[in-house]
Amino acid sequence: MAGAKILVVDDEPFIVELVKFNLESAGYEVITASDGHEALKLIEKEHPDLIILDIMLPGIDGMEICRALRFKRETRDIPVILLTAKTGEIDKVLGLEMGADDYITKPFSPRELVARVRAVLRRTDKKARSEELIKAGPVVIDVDRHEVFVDGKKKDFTPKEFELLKLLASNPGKVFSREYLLENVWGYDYLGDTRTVDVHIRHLRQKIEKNSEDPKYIKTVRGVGYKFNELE
Amino acid sequence: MAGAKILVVDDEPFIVELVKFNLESAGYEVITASDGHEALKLIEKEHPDLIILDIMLPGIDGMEICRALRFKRETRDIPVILLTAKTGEIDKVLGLEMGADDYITKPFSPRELVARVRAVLRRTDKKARSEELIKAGPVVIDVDRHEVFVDGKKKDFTPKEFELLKLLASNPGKVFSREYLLENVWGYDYLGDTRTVDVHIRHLRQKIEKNSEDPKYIKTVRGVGYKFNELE
DNA sequence: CCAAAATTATAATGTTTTTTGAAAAAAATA
DNA sequence: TATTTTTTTCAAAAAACATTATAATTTTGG
Repeated sequence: MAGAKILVVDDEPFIVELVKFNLESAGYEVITASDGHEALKLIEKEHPDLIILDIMLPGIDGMEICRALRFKRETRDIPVILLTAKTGEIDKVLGLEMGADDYITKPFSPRELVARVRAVLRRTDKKARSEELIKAGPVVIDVDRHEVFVDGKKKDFTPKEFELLKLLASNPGKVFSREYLLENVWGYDYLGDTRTVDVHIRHLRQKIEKNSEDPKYIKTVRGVGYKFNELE
Repeated sequence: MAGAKILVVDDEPFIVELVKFNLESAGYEVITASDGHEALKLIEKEHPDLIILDIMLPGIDGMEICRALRFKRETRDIPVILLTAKTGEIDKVLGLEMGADDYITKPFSPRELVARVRAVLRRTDKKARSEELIKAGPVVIDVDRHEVFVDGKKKDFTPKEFELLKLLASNPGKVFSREYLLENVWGYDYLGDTRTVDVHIRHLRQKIEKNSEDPKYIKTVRGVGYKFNELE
């Protein structure tokens, strides 16, 4: 995430300055706060993409802020990197319910800081991790995750159902013969009854169609086969 | 980093000699300076791999040098170990000079010195570093420390379990086939039964899931493989 | 409207895949 | 080397899924 907005919270002005300088050199936009209250106000107003938080702060301390962020919908997904002074504090940080995405122990080198910021942003940037999605009508298929959503709701499909639906939904409107479907979903060496396809089509209809008596999407083309219809 | 070039800066000739002797015995190349100006000149000319810096120096003092180094691109990544006389100075170093990578209080033993030099060089050696935390569901994996926390409590995992969990938790939601897992955890040359994966999955479930009969996180995707599920 | 053809429904049966328990083998450690 | 830990193998049991036979329904052309 190039040019991300980063909030740095520390009560030592020198640390804030140093972190700010290094992050800005690396191409990030930096805003700063020196205590917990100021930080919370800024988070609400500025919606930073990442927060670097000293664990020891006057007033509300870093871990409390971290925990507080997790309870609000708008702030829950903002990644946090904690600054810890002593090695002993790490276990505490890791051991408690860890809202933070990473930690850095002081003293640390600017290079390490920038590297970790980059890593956390890369990891949490959802847009960058594009996945292959097949969309047709009310159906969205996430191939990587092997998940199917119908009208935005996740539904379970058996392996054969999944493959069959994938094939149909990949080419909306195109008619597939039972033979073609058997060859491509079941395999060329399949020796079973062609009626098998019908049964699976029925299962798909039960999971996809609002009224499986009168299918809107998975249409029968009499004498030919089946197709996934896209509505006009 | 064998044979690294180390710059030692101190105004006391005895200390410089002591440090120089021990580091050279340990196989490092050592150059020296006795004040801030000389140090800065040498850094520019010699590009040392590490700087050992007395915090109290005539003229420009150690902390100022340290800070100055952080503001120049060419010197930003050179690790610095600070020498402090009084224990009271440590907090100052930790709090302010995050540019430093470590510190040693005088008086120090030669062994400690060499150990810390080695540690800092190892830590800052580019290839070896920059790991991150892997988080998924109730699991936090600290790769550097080879530790796993489940619901904030540290749990032990065997090597295979650790690698398998790491891979699954690194890509929450994504389904991995048994073959893929075998290739990436066991290695491409592994010739064992694919059921081996199942057994290890079982062990992971026993350590992660509250009820391993009904796993919430490590899900089976029938006919495909396994995935680490992120809950909504 | 009727009969033939095609499709769909249901349920029982058969198959594959996964889980599980236990023990053998291998590897690591003392 | 002895002991412990870890990994792997194997096979039975369970669970999930696929297939088939049969019956019911729908469609279509005459």
